[in-house]
Amino acid sequence: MLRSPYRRLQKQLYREMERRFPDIRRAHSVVFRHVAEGGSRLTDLAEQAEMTKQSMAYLVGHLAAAGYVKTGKHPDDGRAVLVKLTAKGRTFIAAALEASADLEKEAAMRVGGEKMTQLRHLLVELDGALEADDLA
Amino acid sequence: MLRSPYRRLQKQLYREMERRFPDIRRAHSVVFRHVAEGGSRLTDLAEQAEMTKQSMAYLVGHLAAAGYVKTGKHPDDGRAVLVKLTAKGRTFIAAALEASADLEKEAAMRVGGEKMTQLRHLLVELDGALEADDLA
DNA sequence: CTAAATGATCAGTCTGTCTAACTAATGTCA
DNA sequence: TGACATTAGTTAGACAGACTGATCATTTAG
Repeated sequence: MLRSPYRRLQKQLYREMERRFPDIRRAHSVVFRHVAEGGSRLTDLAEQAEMTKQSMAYLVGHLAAAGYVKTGKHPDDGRAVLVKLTAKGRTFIAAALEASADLEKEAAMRVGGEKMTQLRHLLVELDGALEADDLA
Repeated sequence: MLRSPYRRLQKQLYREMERRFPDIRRAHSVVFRHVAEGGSRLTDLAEQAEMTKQSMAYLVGHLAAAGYVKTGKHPDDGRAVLVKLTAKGRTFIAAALEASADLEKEAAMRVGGEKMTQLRHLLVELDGALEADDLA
C-alpha cells in the first residue's frame, strides 16, 4: 500500500540525484542521513544505520575519497574516528532536500494541497504508532 | 515522509517472513511479485522487475532449487522458459499476503480504522497521480 | 531459405554487505 | 598501579546480487 508510491518517488529522486552527483550511489545515502553536525564516530554511524562498522567504514572511505566527508581523530578518544561533512557534502544534502521538496510539491499539485497535508498528517501519525515496535 | 513508516512495516514483514521461510531472501520477492498465474517467461519477469534477464535467471534458479517455482519449456516457443509457482510457492505468497494484512490490521488498531481507510484512499490516489512519470 | 530478431545462458566484473581475526586505546578494579 | 576486559577501528576474505558482453538456439521475416 505504501510501497508503490514510495518506490515511484524514490526512483525519481535517485534519478535526479544521480544526474547531479554521479559519484554518489544509493548505499552512500545512509551515511548522509546519520552524520551529525559536529561530526560522528564511525561506530555510531554504523549503529544508527544498522550495519557493521566494516561496511560503514567502506562507505565512508568512498565518500572521503570523493570529498564529501573528511575524517579525523576524535579529540577526546584516541581510538575513535570523527566523520565530518565537507562543504561539498553539505551541498549534496541541501540538493537532496531540495529535490525531495520539489517532488512533494509536484505531488501536491496533482492530488491537491489539502489532501497532501492530510496525507502527511496521517503518515506522521502512523509512523508514531509504529515506532514502539522497532526494538530488536 | 513515506519513507519512515514504509521502512518500519517492511522491516517487520521481512522479519516475520524470514522466520517462516529462512531460505527466501528479499531479492527473491520481486520474482513472486511478478510471476503470473499460468507461468511467466523469464524475459517478462526481468522486464517487469526492471532488471536484466541474467539477474532474474539467477534468482529464479535459486527459487527453483528451493522448490518454490518450477521451470519448463514454453509450449508455443521453444526458446522460452516458463516459470511457474509450485504449491510451496503459492504457500509462500499466501503467507506474505496474510502477514501483510496482519500488519495493516495492527496499524489500523493503533491509529484507528477510519484514519487507516482515509490513508489508504489517499495513498492510492497519490499512486495514480504519480503513475504517469514512470516512463523511462 | 537465409538473415535478423528474440529468449536464454555462460563467463566475468563490481558493489555492498557480512564474519572472523586483529591492533590500539581506554577503562576498571584488586 | 598494573593487568585485564572493553571498545574503536582495520584488515582479510567470503558471498549475494546486480551488471555487461559474448554466445547459442529458436523463431520470424523478407
